[in-house]
Amino acid sequence: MENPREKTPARWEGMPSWLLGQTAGHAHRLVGEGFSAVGARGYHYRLLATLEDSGPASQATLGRCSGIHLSDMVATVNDLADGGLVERAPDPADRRRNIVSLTPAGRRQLRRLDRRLAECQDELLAPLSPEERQQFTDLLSKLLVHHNRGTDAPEERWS
Amino acid sequence: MENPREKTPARWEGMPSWLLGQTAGHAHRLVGEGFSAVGARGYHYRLLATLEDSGPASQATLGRCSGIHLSDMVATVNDLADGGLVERAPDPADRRRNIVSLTPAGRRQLRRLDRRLAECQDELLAPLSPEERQQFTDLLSKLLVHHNRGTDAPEERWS
DNA sequence: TGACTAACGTTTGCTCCACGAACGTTAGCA
DNA sequence: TGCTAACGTTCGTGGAGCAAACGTTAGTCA
Repeated sequence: MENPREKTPARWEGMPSWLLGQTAGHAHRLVGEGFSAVGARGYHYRLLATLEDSGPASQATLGRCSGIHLSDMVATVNDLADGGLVERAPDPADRRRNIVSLTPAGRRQLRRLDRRLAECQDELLAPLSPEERQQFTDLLSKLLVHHNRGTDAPEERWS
Repeated sequence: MENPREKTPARWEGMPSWLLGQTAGHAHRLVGEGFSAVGARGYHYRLLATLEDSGPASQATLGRCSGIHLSDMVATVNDLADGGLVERAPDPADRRRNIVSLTPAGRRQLRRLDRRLAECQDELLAPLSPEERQQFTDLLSKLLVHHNRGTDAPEERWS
């Protein structure tokens, strides 16, 4: 993700935002490699996991639960349906909707991906002690909660 | 960067790789907004900063110093040259090279971007105490050093 | 009943960042 | 004199995230 550097350490390399981006890049690469070794990608995992957690649902609902944009949801469901990991059936009660559900093969794939993902977390945090790992996730959570104020699900006033 | 979530907290939301990616997304957004408010982007800042730190240089050298791919360097120099922030002059000693150098306007723009960037760091780390900020960057650095082994600049055996 | 509104699924396209392949030009070396 | 390698440039790829538009379908209200 990065080219060979000549000697001078660039001035931005100490910035938290840069460290964060670089480290996230490594994490993304690790997870991506782990997933693609089983023929999947991030969206696939998120959709499969959401399906197992929430049960069959329409694409729009799945998008809201998984944070996958509707535009991307279409392709994701297509991919998984092509592989027989997921089924797309018209909702008899509402012909606008497609009900997407997990197949046994999809559930097995999800098991594999869960395992891979756990391995990747370990590889990602390899240089940290258990205490440091806890600190790290705590700090990240704190930041994330802060920056998700008002952006995540601002509407609790529905009617 | 994220859609409204329905109630169920997804199973991947506690994973360090996810927290990292989300937080990095926020950081990226913050910095991107800060930069674009002054009509710049990440590559622009990196090139300007590299020019101030290393002095005028060929595009290839700048690419190596800043981690910007040569392909993207072309467009970046074009952008900045169009705005008069940078000058591209043929190297009289080597007609393959373009010597890129910073103009006074470019230096002023760099000042602005430096200021913006510092503000963004502060906004990013807002919920953390000074000690926590130090912990955070230390942990990130540790992870980054670890994952950059062998990828960053493996060649010290140049002749 | 009819009309309006809103949700759904889909397609298309855009942004940013990061790479790879190819090609013409130019230096440097044997 | 050639060969090799570096340089700059163009074109194209990819993932992740998002926005706009459009046809279809449901629900609601006059």
